[in-house]
Amino acid sequence: MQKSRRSTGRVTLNDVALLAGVSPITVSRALRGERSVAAELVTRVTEASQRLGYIPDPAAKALASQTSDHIAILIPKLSNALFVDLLDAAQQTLRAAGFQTLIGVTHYDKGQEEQLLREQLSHRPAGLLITGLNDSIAMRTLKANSNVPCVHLMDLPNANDDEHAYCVGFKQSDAGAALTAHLLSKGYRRIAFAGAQLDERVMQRLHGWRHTLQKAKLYDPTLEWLNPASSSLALGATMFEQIVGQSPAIDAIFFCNDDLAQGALLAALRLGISVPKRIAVAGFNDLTGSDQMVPTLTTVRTPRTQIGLSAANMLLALIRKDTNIPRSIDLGYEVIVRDST
Amino acid sequence: MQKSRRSTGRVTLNDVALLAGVSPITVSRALRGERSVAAELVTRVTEASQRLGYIPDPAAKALASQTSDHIAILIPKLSNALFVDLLDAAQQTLRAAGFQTLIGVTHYDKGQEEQLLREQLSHRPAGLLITGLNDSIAMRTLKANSNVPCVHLMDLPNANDDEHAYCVGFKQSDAGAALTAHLLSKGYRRIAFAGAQLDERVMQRLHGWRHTLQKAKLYDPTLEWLNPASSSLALGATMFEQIVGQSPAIDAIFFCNDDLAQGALLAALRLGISVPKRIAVAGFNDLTGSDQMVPTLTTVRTPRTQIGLSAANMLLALIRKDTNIPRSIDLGYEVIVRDST
DNA sequence: ATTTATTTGGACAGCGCTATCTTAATAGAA
DNA sequence: TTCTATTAAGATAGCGCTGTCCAAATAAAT
Repeated sequence: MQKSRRSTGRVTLNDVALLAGVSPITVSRALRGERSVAAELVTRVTEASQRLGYIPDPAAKALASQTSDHIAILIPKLSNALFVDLLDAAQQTLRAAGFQTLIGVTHYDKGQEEQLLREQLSHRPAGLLITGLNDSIAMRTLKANSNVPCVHLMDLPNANDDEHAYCVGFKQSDAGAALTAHLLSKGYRRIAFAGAQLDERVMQRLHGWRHTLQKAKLYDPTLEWLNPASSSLALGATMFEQIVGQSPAIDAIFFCNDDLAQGALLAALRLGISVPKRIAVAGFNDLTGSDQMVPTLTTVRTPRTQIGLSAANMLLALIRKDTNIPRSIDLGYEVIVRDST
Repeated sequence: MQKSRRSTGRVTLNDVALLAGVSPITVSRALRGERSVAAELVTRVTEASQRLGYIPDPAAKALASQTSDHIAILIPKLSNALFVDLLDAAQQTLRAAGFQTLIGVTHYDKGQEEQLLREQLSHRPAGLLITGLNDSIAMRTLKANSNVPCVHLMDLPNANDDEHAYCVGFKQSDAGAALTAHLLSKGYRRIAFAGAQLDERVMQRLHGWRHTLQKAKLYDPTLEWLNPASSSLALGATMFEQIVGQSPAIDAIFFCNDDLAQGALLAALRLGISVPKRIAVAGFNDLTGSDQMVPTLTTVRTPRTQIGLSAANMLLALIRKDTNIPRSIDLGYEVIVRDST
């Protein structure tokens, strides 16, 4: 059998068309359901394609249609379980819909994020998932010019954010305020805020904490402990020791993330400082292990799996050009009161 | 200016060729360095391409060359920090070399793994990274037929594995044996093995533990505690309570993963069981937090970041068709003795 | 019965790049 | 000098699909 010069051995649309006795374009349409094709032909095509084990070539499809089946997801770090959960949920949903997920890790660096976006856009992704909402002008321009649907994760728009962005998340500042309110309700009066990483979301939580304390006339700038280093158990331990050592009057600490808080609880154990009797500790995100700590950790449960899932579905809707979908979805949060407060 | 009917507004090779005053194929060659091109032309082409902001189209390249710049990486779970570290290291290395990483999560399911591999291969990846070495016949056939370079992560080949596979990892059974030997050297005599997930690697560690105890004539089947559920802090706590409750004579427990061991240490705190006085606890992988536990956790440090990095580099070498690279790289392990034993 | 809309299949021409073949120019060998 | 090798550029023809236009057939409306 004569093969063309550069034959790749791959089963092509053409092979299916030959077997089904129709033209290649009909096969394409039948398989994609893109235009009405007679039911009988659809059957014939489907059977032929199955018999031959036909697998469409994504590269050819991408080249011809100017869009791929890739979806790029930009997240800040893989070392934070929060983002991994997001990624996992989104990835599963997208794969079920026939899309491939390309991950980009920005390392909280706006320059890298822009560079990644540029690279990803050259791949003509079918859609974008981006963690956070704090786009630079360059990012907005890139996105706008590309015309690729995009959903933002974790945050909801504030005054200075892009009003037209699609996003799925919750109000970080409200959650921060709610946890602070819980601490106040428990009678704590000198409540420190211990933050690391200091990304947009941490700053929002800080804002919620600050606002709540100000309303209660309990705000004091010396209660703010901010460290730009990455969040980790070890850093939580260090910060706890610092805070307890330098500000003995503090009776509660709101850590911006559970890993810090878990580290703090372990440090307290080592130092023989009783939690919550001597000092209360609260975290954020309800990461794995927080319910196992000694004492169990009060925290805010954030719906990250739900966010990944909803955002993926929202993106799929945008790709299908479904209108009538909300621009932003608030999935809320839940204060989980445990033994550490 | 007249544009072709389906113009996409994208800057193409052709545009660069026009500006540089050469043929498109020369631009292609100059930019890829694929064949010798006069130095002067290379300069002219490079300048033209930069002035126009030319970005090659991956889809067109993939279609024409039958290979993409995608590398597929298959890992069992994203909820295990071990695999995330692997992914992170590999992803960074590959991106620096101009490749995109496509992740596939197998959920420890051979069927899904095969399905994922099939999907990924249809994308003509430039290479494959696969966690584990325990390929089914179908997997081997798929890989062999595809002719896509492949490197396996974490394990080194055993007798019944594919001898020709490229792999980067360490001897799981040796590491299991080494940790067991440490426990023996500390004077523990009734050393339990607590395993979850029960994947290939856990079974190898189990094997190392068993072999070492048998040699010391201390093996007893009732010391084996195996649970197919996913590894987690909560499961570690449960298993610890079970083991301590049902086999009071046991004086040490080797948990197959640090998250189990961490959960066990926390359970011990809650129950008021002194570690290591009443019972010693050891883990595996040296995950984050193990050095922060109370007491700090004895474990085996595994070079997962190194594995991800080395495997990526090995794969890059295979893609470049570098010969003279070793088929398998043993990156070893290190027993980290801390206060829990 | 005639016109007009609607459906359905196919022909055609690319999408932007690279493999392959060919030709022109240069260098090396006889 | 003449005849090979070698190198460097270009011409050509796809890779496997889909967008777009056309034509034929059918249904609906006059």
